[in-house]
Amino acid sequence: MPTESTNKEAMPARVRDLPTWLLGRAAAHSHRLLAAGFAEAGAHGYHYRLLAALEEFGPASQAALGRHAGIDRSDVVAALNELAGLGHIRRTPDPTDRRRNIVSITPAGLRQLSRLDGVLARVQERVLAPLPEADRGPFLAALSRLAAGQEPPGAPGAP
Amino acid sequence: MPTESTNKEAMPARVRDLPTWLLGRAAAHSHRLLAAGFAEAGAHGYHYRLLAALEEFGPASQAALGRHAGIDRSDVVAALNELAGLGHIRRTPDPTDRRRNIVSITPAGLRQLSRLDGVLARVQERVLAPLPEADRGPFLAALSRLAAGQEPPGAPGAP
DNA sequence: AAGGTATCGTTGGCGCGGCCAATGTTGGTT
DNA sequence: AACCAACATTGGCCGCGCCAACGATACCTT
Repeated sequence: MPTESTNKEAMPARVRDLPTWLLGRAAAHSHRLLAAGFAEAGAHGYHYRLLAALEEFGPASQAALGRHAGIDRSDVVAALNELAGLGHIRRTPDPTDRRRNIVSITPAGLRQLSRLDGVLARVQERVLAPLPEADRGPFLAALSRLAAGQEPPGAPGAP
Repeated sequence: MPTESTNKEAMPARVRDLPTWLLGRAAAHSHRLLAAGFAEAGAHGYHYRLLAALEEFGPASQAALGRHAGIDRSDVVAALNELAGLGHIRRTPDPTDRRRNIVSITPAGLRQLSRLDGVLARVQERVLAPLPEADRGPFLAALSRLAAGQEPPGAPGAP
């Protein structure tokens, strides 16, 4: 595994300790591990999200699926094509609405999903490894707040 | 500003709370703010990193610059072209090594850099806004460890 | 002195993840 | 009947991170 970007030769101080920089680096690192794990299982990030959404919410139209997985309609098409090619999902025309495809997960898809679940779990552990158990809860809680981009006190937003 | 990806319609539980997912989301959010801020100033991420490295380490060859900024040689070329077009940097042939260009930051580049510093500072504040002051230190410390991908106890690495 | 090796700048390409716009079809409202 | 909204699909764009190859130049051996 070559990838190790940031050839340590001292980043500018202005950048090195920026929260946004650290966030980016940490995310990049976790993404690398994730991608590597998925690649071994012959999957991509979108695949897992789609399979997970299918398993959890049951068969759905592509649009609904995209909404659940946070993936753009157009990207859903491509990913589903790949998943269909692998036999992990099936597209069925919706009899009640001819605009829609009903997408459902196949047994093979379910097997792949649980394989990926395993990969995922292992990666989570590796990513959090640098953190002592005790620190993880608070860290993840903080991370959630950042991820939501919400403000705790009086938040000025869209009234 | 349209971009708001994840149209909240419930992510799969399998994904929603994954550390890697939260990391990705938080980083994406911060990246969006960053990109927006930079865009207003007519800059890209690479531009800031390069200007910062130049200001901090002084004139350098493109290769060295790339190493300091964590940017691939080839991407340095493109970014420097843009910066040169804006008059923010200057390329001078190195008299002692004709393979090299000596890249230096111009007064205009310095002005741009401090403008971007302002943008950066504001973005940091917005990103951390959801976190009460007291939580930020520990959070950032944890984030640093994750970013480094280091393990705290006995770390197996390159002896 | 000559040869091989390493570095430098540059070009061109790839991948992932996230977006947007346009098209043709179909459904629901009015 | 006319309109507008939602659907699947195509095709394109961007940022960021990589990698391979090239010709030119420098450095280090033998």
